[in-house]
Amino acid sequence: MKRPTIADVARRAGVSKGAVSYALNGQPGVSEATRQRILAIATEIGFSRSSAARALSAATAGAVGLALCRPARTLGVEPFFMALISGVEAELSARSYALTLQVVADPDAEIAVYQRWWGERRVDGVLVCDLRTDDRRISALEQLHLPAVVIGGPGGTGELASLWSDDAAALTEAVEYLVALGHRRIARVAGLPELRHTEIRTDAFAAVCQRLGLVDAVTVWSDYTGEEGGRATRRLLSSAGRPTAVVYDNDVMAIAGLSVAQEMGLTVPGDLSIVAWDDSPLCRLVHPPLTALGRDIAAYGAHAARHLLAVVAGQPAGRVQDETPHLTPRGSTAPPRQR
Amino acid sequence: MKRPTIADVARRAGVSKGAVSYALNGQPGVSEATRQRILAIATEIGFSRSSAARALSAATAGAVGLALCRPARTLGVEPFFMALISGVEAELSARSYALTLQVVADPDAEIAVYQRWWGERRVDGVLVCDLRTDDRRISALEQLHLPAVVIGGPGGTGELASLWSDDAAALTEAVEYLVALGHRRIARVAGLPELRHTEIRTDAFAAVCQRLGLVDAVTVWSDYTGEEGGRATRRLLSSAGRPTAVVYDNDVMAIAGLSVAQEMGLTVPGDLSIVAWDDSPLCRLVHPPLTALGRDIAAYGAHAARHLLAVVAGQPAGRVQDETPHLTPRGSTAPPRQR
DNA sequence: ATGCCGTACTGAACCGGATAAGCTGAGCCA
DNA sequence: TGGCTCAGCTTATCCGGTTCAGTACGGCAT
Repeated sequence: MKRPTIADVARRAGVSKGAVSYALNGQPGVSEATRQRILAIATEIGFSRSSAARALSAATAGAVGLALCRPARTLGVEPFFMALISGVEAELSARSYALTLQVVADPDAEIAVYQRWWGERRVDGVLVCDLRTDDRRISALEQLHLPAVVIGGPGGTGELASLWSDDAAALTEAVEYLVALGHRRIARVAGLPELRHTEIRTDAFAAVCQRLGLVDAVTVWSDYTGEEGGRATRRLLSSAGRPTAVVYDNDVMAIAGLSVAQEMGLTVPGDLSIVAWDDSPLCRLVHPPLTALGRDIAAYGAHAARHLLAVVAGQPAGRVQDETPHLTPRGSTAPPRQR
Repeated sequence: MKRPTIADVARRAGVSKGAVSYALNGQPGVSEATRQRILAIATEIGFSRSSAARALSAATAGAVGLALCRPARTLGVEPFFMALISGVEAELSARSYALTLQVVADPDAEIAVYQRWWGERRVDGVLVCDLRTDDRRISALEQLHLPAVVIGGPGGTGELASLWSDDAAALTEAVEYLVALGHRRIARVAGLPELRHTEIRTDAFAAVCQRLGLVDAVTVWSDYTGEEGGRATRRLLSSAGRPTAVVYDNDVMAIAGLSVAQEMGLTVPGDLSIVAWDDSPLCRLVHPPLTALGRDIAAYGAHAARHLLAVVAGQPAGRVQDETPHLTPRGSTAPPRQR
């Protein structure tokens, strides 16, 4: 079963390959009548253009790359990436771009993947996730001149285009909400410290706690896994002067924290209020459902894809701000019980 | 910043393009000394072959496709797909194949994607997930002669290659385990009924319940979402003669079920035992941790990818069996409390 | 010296499109 | 009627590899 080529269409239509190409691309050079005839024949014999041939002569791959650099165990559990991917995908497939995915072990492997993709002309641009502090990938991408959109920031994105959301404002909102409920001893279970957004949230947390005079505020470090999130919670709740509220850097750790609290005989939200970051369906799965800082992650991905396609098309590499995560109060937060 | 081509390498090495091609591909036609010289120069100037040019002349895309056809909200939450993808990916990147991903709305859209991929020669083969009963995709792929490996079965995969695991045996093991604990009223919250593996599990459940004389066994239908899983559980636990144990078709529904049970004042495992399918980190996140039917999903994906590459290479389309999911008992199962 | 063979390479065709440059005939105006 | 323009095509070249059909040359047997 031979796949039809542009020459087959041309032969059936009684025109040259060039005419067919003009017709297919909506370019001037053929009459409207001929164009319609060619398009009809193309549809009839089930013709579609070889992506390879197109890529070769048009010097465009028709694909964008996404390299994910988290250990497999974190990757799978967090709904974040899958939601992001489906958003990216929706935008790309609407413009018939393909998404090429690669899971890598560390930033150096990721840089190697970028170099290979660039060398092979396999992608027209890439989306960069999980921005780090002093991220080597940024300068590597700048050197390659590979169009890229960094999902993260603000700051630390070099000359590259980026899409960021105001995590600092969101975290501030969450803390102010807890304080308004009457909490004074608030802890935060943070994600990996080398990630830029963790740093931003940490700074924001320190700032708002100082502003509101929360001297007992404490941040403990974790790695986004449920296991570590649970351990961190156990540590916090066992300490003297334990917090009455905890803010988690993702949903998975928040759920683990909830279950540790319940295991220790504490009631949520009576003894402990919990706020999760990344409002996924997981937060509504547990009892009580978790108050969360959320946003439309699929829309975030779609936005990033649109921005990347614009950069690929040669538009200036802007720093675009996306929606700020907002707080959705649910059953896991309440005024602290008097002790 | 111009990317070097094979002609640049040839010029520097003082040989023809053809010689460079032979050298790079490890084919006879150049002396060992020349080959080494060419390879050194290629490395030195950072040359890598354009995937497009290669695809065009070698008629191979160097990529495989994966179309995911679940509503975005299910996709994100279940760790299954991300784990599968990272397994697939590990295998593919080791052989420098790329993975092209597409999220689609329904089976017809998926067929359209396959047709487009085939027409554009964008992929060398595809992995097919979520096999359905009377799956239109199977015959569509057979007609296209697009190499494919169906992840699912046994049965219903037509002439296509497939990779399956013995869900029937796994489910039987779970039911026998619950019966050994003393349970007689066992319910099952099933996933989407149109999926082939749901059907297989349903048949196996009916068979084992009949064999063991469990007349009160009941299956209720759900859709893999936590919301529906919770609703189904609420229905089950409100009924007269409520079950003492429930087996869920995925981890997300099991967690939702756990939280419904706790909300209704039942203790797990005292009043209700819970078994989840798909043993993901989520199962260890909650309290009590869930007894689950699990397997190494990343390995499953890697296996599927290997099989697909073999089929792409022209090997016969075999039906390969993967590891059978096994039961990991945890805190959510115990003998039923006497009433 | 001649013929033959195999090795190591070269040159050119080809994959399937995009596109610049060239050609043709109809329509218009002077 | 001749010259000009321009729409509507065709032709040829290019993209960067792979591959097949030569070709040059050294070594060996006759």
